[in-house]
Amino acid sequence: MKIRTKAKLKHPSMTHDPSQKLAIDNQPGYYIRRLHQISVAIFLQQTEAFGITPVQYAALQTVGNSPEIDQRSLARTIGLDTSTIAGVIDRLESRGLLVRCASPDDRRVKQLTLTDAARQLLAEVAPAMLKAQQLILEPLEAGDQVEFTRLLRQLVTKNNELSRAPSAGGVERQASSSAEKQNGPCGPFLST
Amino acid sequence: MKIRTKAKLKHPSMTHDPSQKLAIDNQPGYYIRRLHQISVAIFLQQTEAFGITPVQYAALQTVGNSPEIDQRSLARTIGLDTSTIAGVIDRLESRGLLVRCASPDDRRVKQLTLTDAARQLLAEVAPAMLKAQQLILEPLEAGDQVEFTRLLRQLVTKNNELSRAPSAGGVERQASSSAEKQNGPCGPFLST
DNA sequence: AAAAATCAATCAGTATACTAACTATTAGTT
DNA sequence: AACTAATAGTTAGTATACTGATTGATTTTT
Repeated sequence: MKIRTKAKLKHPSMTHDPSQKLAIDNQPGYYIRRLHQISVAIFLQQTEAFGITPVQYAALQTVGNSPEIDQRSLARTIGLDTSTIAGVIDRLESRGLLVRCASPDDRRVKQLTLTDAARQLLAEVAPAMLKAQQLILEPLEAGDQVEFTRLLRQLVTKNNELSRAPSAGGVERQASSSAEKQNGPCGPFLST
Repeated sequence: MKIRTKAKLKHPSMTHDPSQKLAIDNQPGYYIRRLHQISVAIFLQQTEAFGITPVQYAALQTVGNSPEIDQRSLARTIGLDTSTIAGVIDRLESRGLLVRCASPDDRRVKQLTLTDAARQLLAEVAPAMLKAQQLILEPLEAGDQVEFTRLLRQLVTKNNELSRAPSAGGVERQASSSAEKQNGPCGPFLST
C-alpha cells in the first residue's frame, strides 16, 4: 500500500483515471515486444535451412571476430547475462560449432573458439541473415528506415545500463597468444 | 547444400564479402532484441512491488476490458499463440487473479473472468506501468518519441502476419450473457 | 600465510515464446 | 446417422532471459 505514495504525478498524463479503459495496444512496451517476436520470426524463416537462432548467430559471429574471447566478454558484447550465455554455448558446443577451453592464465576463464564447421556455417548464413534484417525494416520507406534505426540505437545506448546485461560497445579483447593457427583451439595437445 | 541455390543475389548489398567482418551491432534485429530486454527490465523495476510481468499485465488488462473473453481471442489480442497463453493463464489463475470457466455454449471454449483481487491489482499497478512506458522512451526528445512510436507501430502493423501470433486490432467479443454481475464468473452455482 | 573479498562460470527455478503432436468438442458432408 | 473437417485447449520439447545461490579460482587484506 505504501508503495503508491511514490507516484508523484508530476505530469497530467500520469494521472490515471481508473474508470477509463487502458488499452495495451497504446503502450510502446507492447509494440516493442511484438516487434521482437516479428524480428525473430523473420530471422528464423530466412535462415530456416541452417537451424540457427538470432542469439546463436550473434554468439558465433562475435567469437569469429574475437577468437579466444571468454564467456563473460562474449555475454557483454551481445547483451546477455552469464547464465544465459552458458546455455547458448552449451547448445553450440554440443552441435560442434565451438569449443570451450580453460585459459592457461586464469583457470576460472573459459576461452571460446569456432570450429571450421562454424566458420563455414557463418559464411553460408550471412546472406540470409542480411536479408532478414532488410525484411524487418521493409515496411518503412527508405528515409524512415534510417530514422527508425537512428532512434532505436539511441534508445538502446542511452538506456543501456538499465538492463541486467548492459552491452559493451566494443569487444574487450584479452591478450591472446595468437598461436592458435598452429596449435588448435586448446593448445598443442588438444588439437582436433 | 542444395539450399544455397535459393540465394538469388538480386541486390548488390546482399553479396556478402566474407573477408570483411560483419558486426552484430550493426543489425536492427540486434537492437530490437536489446530494446525488448530493456523495456521488460524497466517494467519489472517500476512494478516490482506487485510481482507482475508485462505479459501478465496485458492479459489481465485485456480480460478486464472484455470479460468472458476466451483464451484464443485473448491470445490474438495481445499477440501470443495459444500454447503460450495457456501458461500465462495457469500462473494467473493459481495466483487467484482470474478464473477459467467452460462456456455453456461450446464446451471447448474457456471463458476468462477477473477476480476482485485482479481488478484491485490492475488499478494499483496502472501508474507504475504508465511510468515504465514513459521511462522507456525518455532518452528521446519529445518530437522523436512521437516519431519513434509512429514508426514502431507501422512496423508491427505491416509485418503483423509474419509472426506466428499475429495480433487482432480489436477484441472480437463473443456474445456474452452479461449476467455475470449477479451470478459470478462461472454461473449461479460456482460463485466465489 | 590465512582470511576476506572478488570473480568466472554454473545451477536451480521461473517466465515468455515457439513447434508439433494430441484430446475433446463442434460443424460440415455425404 | 456416420464420417470427416475444423476448432479450442493442452502437453512435451526447445530456446532465450532473468534472479539468486553456489562452486572453484584468484586477488586483496589483514
